Amino acid sequence: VPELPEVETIKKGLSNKIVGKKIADVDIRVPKMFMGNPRDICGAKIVDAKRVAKILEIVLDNGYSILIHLKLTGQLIYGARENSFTRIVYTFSDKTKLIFNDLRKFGWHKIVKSDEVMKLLGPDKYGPEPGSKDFTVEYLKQIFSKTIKPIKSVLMDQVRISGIGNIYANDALYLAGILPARPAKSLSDKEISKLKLAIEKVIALGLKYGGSSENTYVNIEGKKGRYMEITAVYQKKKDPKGHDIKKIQLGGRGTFFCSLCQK
DNA sequence: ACCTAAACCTGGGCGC
DNA sequence: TGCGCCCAGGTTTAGG
Repeated sequence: VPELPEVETIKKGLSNKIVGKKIADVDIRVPKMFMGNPRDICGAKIVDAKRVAKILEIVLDNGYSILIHLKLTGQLIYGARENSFTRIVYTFSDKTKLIFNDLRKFGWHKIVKSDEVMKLLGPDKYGPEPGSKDFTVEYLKQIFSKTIKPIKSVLMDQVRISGIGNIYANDALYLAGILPARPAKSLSDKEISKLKLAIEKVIALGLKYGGSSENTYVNIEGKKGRYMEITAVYQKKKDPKGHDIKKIQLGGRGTFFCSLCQK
């Protein structure tokens, strides 16, 4: 599933492949997945590719931006052949194409005015992301102390912290030795420091390995990431030490942990 | 105001 | 072999 490392990998791919190109046509196969008037972007040139949390922003030279959320099964592939899951196709003036595939049709594209993006995706909607200057131990202490929700749910709450989904939340908690169901309030200062480092480590590893493709994620060239080759617990039966991994439901999501390594 | 559950979708895997 | 049920999880919305 696309989380910070996966979406960031695609953002880099967009920067390399489509910045500088002019949009000639947009073919929308599933209308509900595309919000806005395609005429507002046809003829415009792409000047930048950005990312806020798990959302991509393609900045155009006419004052508009295209926001894209991949949700669970979205794929953005440049120069690929279409398949039965192709939902939206961008054709550029040089006849090359950017294909959006999405098996489950949860993803969306939305045309917005570029100067309204900060309002839509501002800090009040998306908290600091791992690696940013505001992602500090002090900040984590502050948000954790206010809730008894399971720590895993807090890590995945985009309002408090942005970019973390199920894969990296499970792995970070394993590395930090903290049980996913622990009330956020119950974490000691030492555990919070350890968890911060663990989060930054798994996100960095995700980026290094080009994301996780346990499901449908692929990069801009249609190639899979390799993070799941090194994932600690997510969708595993055994942890790196050979211990059995338990699976429970937390906040309606599959949650993986080792009861020996995590307290 | 708070939290939980359901909804959005579809293919793959599993059980019978 | 085949049918049908259940599961996967980011985010929003509805309900309690």
